[in-house]
Amino acid sequence: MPEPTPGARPTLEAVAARAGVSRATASRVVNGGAGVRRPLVEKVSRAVEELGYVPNHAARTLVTRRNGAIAVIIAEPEFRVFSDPFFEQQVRGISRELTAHDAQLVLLWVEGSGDYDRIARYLGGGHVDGALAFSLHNDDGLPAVIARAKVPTVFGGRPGWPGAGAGQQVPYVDCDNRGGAREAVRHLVSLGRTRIAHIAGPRDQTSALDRIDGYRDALLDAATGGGPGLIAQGDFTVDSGARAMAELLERAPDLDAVFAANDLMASGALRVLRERGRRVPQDVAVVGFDDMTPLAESCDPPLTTVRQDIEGMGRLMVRLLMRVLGDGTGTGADENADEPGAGAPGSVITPTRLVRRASA
Amino acid sequence: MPEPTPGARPTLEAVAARAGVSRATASRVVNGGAGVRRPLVEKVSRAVEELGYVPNHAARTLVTRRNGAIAVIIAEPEFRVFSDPFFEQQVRGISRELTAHDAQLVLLWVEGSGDYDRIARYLGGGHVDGALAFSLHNDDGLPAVIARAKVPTVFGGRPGWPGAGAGQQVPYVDCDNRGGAREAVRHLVSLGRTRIAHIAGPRDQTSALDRIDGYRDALLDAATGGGPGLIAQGDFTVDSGARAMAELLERAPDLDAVFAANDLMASGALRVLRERGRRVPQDVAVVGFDDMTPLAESCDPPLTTVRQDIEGMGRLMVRLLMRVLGDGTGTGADENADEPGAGAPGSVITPTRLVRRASA
DNA sequence: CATCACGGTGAGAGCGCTCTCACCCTAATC
DNA sequence: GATTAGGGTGAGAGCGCTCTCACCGTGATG
Repeated sequence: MPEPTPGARPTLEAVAARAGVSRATASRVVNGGAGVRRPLVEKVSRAVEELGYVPNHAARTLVTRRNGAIAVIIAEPEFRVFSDPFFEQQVRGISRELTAHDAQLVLLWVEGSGDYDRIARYLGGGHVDGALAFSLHNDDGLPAVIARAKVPTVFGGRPGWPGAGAGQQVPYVDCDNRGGAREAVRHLVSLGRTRIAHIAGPRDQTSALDRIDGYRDALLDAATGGGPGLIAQGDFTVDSGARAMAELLERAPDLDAVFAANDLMASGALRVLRERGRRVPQDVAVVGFDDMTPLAESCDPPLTTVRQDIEGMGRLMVRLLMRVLGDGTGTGADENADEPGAGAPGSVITPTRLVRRASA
Repeated sequence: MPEPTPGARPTLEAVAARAGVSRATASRVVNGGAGVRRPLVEKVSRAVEELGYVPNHAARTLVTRRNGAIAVIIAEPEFRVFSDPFFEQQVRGISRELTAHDAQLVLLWVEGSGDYDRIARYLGGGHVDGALAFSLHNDDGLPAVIARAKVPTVFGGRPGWPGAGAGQQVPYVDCDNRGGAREAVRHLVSLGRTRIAHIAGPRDQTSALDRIDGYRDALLDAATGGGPGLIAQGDFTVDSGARAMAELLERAPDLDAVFAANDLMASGALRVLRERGRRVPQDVAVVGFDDMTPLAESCDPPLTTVRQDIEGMGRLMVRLLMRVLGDGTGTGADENADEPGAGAPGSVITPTRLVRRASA
């Protein structure tokens, strides 16, 4: 058991002394050992081992200006967030990928606009190399705070606040909300449905808006009477889905299909349909979005839905950020990049996939 | 708009120069300004403002040996954890208290023993001042890894691994599991119940063991026939509670009360009792543990349970850690400390409270 | 008037590391 | 044998900050 020096942790100096080399050479070995002859590499390695040397992070950061930490900004507008399986999966993906890049995850939990100052100070303080944030609500002031801090940031979900796509290009990772919605509705069309309604998500979230667009795309393609479609407003919760479904049945008793902007609302819709004696999918076909697996599978009937790879999106957020930071960790293999040639790291749109179950 | 110097961030040197003072004085002002005369304080403050100066964290850490960050180690033996409302609440409490102490939360997500090395390296690398961990399973190797890193650590939940209480005193925060269980069972006794069964949690978790002890305590007190009690094994999941309940009904058809070691299992038990035609609480009274509010309230009938202040425990973990770290932030006010006199920061046991609803 | 005490200030050392640059040694070339 | 090339190594500067300590001026004291 090579007990380290009593008390203080050994410095690179100590390692160098023990190995009989200069601090510079010891440093080289510790950082990979490029350009150092074998015997010296081994001597230094042994000294490191024996002394139990661990590099001082602060000293290293001071000179390299890199601290190997990434902030994950979690705003909690509603009270869910953490227990939301969506976030859990995304954070898991982020955590895994960050680990692969040897970077740490600093969690910035924002509970309200009162925290903005603290966040801005922290981000501006150079504690982290970059940040990951989620574009939740467009009317939120947080994006502005983040932008002002001038820390390289990648967003989860397409940001929708004023001037986003226009002036400053904000890299983000999102799934193909519009395409996924289009596919969902096309599927309903292919089933011969002609009165297809939509339960939309909150209007201040781009994902909800994009899904509405996809719904409209498909309706136009199908030339199913056209018109603005039949849309009821929800807010991504089960109850709102139920309410919206009830409203739709009121407005259009003859509807034969519903595309809900997420699985939670779809499950609420299913409940109402069941209560009103409509058979799914015979009378009304239902498609959701997200494929929250345990939920979608346990619906009655199991929910046909649009799957997005949430954990993968988390990982992509990290990769994108690392690219922005000029990290050369070429993971090669997968090339999901949006812009193949461009040097400036653009955003990434991940594909979605329709998962057919019993509801449509 | 006082635009900061182009490119690089201003250093203390720059602030000092602009304010016409020495670096030392500028530093004093930045750190609270004790012992600096008013006019100078103002001059420096203005310079800070104008230059948009933000202290370089790495440089500061390098000399002070404090980095204002705490690791929160989350091991994920099962696949839940994050979406577990228990953890969410505890992490929320931790986050809030950490913010109050101006400390950052570094999330260390452990997915398996393969991560131990990484964790050890990180903890040993002095990136954080301290750590918070949760004692999940006693057979887990993680506690040993943490102990070896010699980073001040506070545990959530009484650690139960070999040599814990004995050799090294590990500070922890836990609720009064035994007392709470005792109170729950006493309540059942006071209701005139004589055949009281227990659905226990996993045997490798101290909380489960302590609750069993509390159950036995109360039975002994009541001298209700004595004996080892009627215990069925569960694992804190709803299904296990249901299975345990079925088993209990088999073994003791005449039981008239059940104390489940958590609310999840209690809800499973309620389901089985309902299925078997036993009325709650008339035929069988049921008490749970945790008071997971939405769940306990929405049970049928609403669950009588033992409440613990989970978020508060998270905050206490941070306070305890700060005390270990010698942080002088005397929040005064509340004095939940276990050991009033002792200088060595002991552990904290938070009180529990029986919440009466309809099930008992 | 000389001395002391003391709060306020600045000079300078160093925290532990990386990185540039000069140096040295060996081997190839003229 | 003298020269050049080039890889390996060490000396030393410096990242931005804190903190000790010496110093200076002021007001109280002998």
